Amino acid sequence: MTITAVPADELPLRERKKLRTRRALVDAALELFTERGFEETTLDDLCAAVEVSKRTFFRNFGSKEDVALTPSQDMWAAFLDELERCEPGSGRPVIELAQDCLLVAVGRMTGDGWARQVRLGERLAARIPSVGAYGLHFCDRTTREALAILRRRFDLGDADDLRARLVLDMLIAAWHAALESWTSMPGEPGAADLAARLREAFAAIPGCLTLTAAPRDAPASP
Amino acid sequence: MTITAVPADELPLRERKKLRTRRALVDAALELFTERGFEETTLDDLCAAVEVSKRTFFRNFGSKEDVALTPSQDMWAAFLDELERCEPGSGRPVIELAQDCLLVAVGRMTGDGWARQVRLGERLAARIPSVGAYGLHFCDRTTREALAILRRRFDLGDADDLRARLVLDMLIAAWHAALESWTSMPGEPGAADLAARLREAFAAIPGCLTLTAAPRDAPASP
DNA sequence: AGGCAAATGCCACTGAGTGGCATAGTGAGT
DNA sequence: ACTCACTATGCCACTCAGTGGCATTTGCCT
Repeated sequence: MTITAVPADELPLRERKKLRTRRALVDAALELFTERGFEETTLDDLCAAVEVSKRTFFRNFGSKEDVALTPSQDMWAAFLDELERCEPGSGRPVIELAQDCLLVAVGRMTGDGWARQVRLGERLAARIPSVGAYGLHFCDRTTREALAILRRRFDLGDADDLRARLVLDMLIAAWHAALESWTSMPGEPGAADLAARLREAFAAIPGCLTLTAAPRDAPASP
Repeated sequence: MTITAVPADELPLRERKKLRTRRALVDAALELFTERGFEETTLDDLCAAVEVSKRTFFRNFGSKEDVALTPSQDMWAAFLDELERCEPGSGRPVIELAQDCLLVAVGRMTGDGWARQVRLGERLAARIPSVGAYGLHFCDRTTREALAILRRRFDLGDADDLRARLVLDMLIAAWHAALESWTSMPGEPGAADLAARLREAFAAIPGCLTLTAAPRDAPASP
């Protein structure tokens, strides 16, 4: 399912073959979209480059946008997986629990080109509206799944208590902030750099509620 | 520009005509999408119903998804407008400032069918992935514009300080939470009900950072 | 009245995404 | 080794969103 998972040479031949074409499609797609442009690259171009029929492409990916964000989506799958297995310290805030799971998920992304491909994908998301929209929608779905997992495993109060949902949305907000500064870093930052940015963003959450707006040309708030 | 603004009979005839077709397209679109289904309604159907060419549709709206969320987008335009004119009390948290602007913007939506059309649009966003994705992307763009306005008008600290961005994302999170419970309310709730839900969501923000996850079948956190 | 600019309609076209059906390669049972 | 079932794939035709170009109308201004 996830292309960054270990190839697991134990897998049946058929599965390995399918994974190979999946991987080839992602690689070629990110390369072509980045070099030649997203709109300028047709699916026929992509399929020709990988020597695969368009029908096969759509059996592996839901849309043209989907393939560009596959590496990011793999990380979110790991995040949900982590949520399923994590153990809450007693009295531990949910936000910390979720932050830990996200950091572990990022740490699990040890694939070779993962960081580079995520950066390429997110840059596309920033420039191409349809890709950005797809990414946001995927994040939203994942958030809902995460909430469902947490509610199933733990007692988070009434279902109409908005706090649990808000917590996860804050996590996502921090994620996006961290991701954006990470993708614009010079050089070739890796997963560890992303984790560092994430920690910074998490640290900024509590203080943001008290941020004040000083009129321009006046001393900033303490 | 916005279809919910007062008709302003003083407008040049040409503008009034354009507004009429815009309004007719939105009305017909929401009706058709809701009754017959989004995918099942082609743009040709819609244009035939309004007796307008497809070319004209695309001069008024950017996409099929766009027309469904026009009423919501009008509110966000009012929000940005409000951000431009608001005055910050000294030492007032940015989050409160933004919350007030959002409530004022909702209060400004006095058009007849506004609440109903927003509900129809958001229900489509919840059911149809492409509509949901478009809505999220629009929200994201609006958030960035709001941040730019605030940074231009007020001193919010360094540009790489993430707090200002996180504040706005929290506002959006509260908005979505409120909107969702509002759209699923029984009866025909109006803008005032939405404002009430918004206030509830705003109130839930501070407490969510301390929400704890109790193991199932154990007493909930205090 | 007459001319300008904007809005519209019509037409042809590209490209994403889907359904149906025939085929080939794979895994399992004998 | 042989066969049977399964699944992925390729190919073909199709729908529909969205775009560009050009001729035509329509409100607007002098």
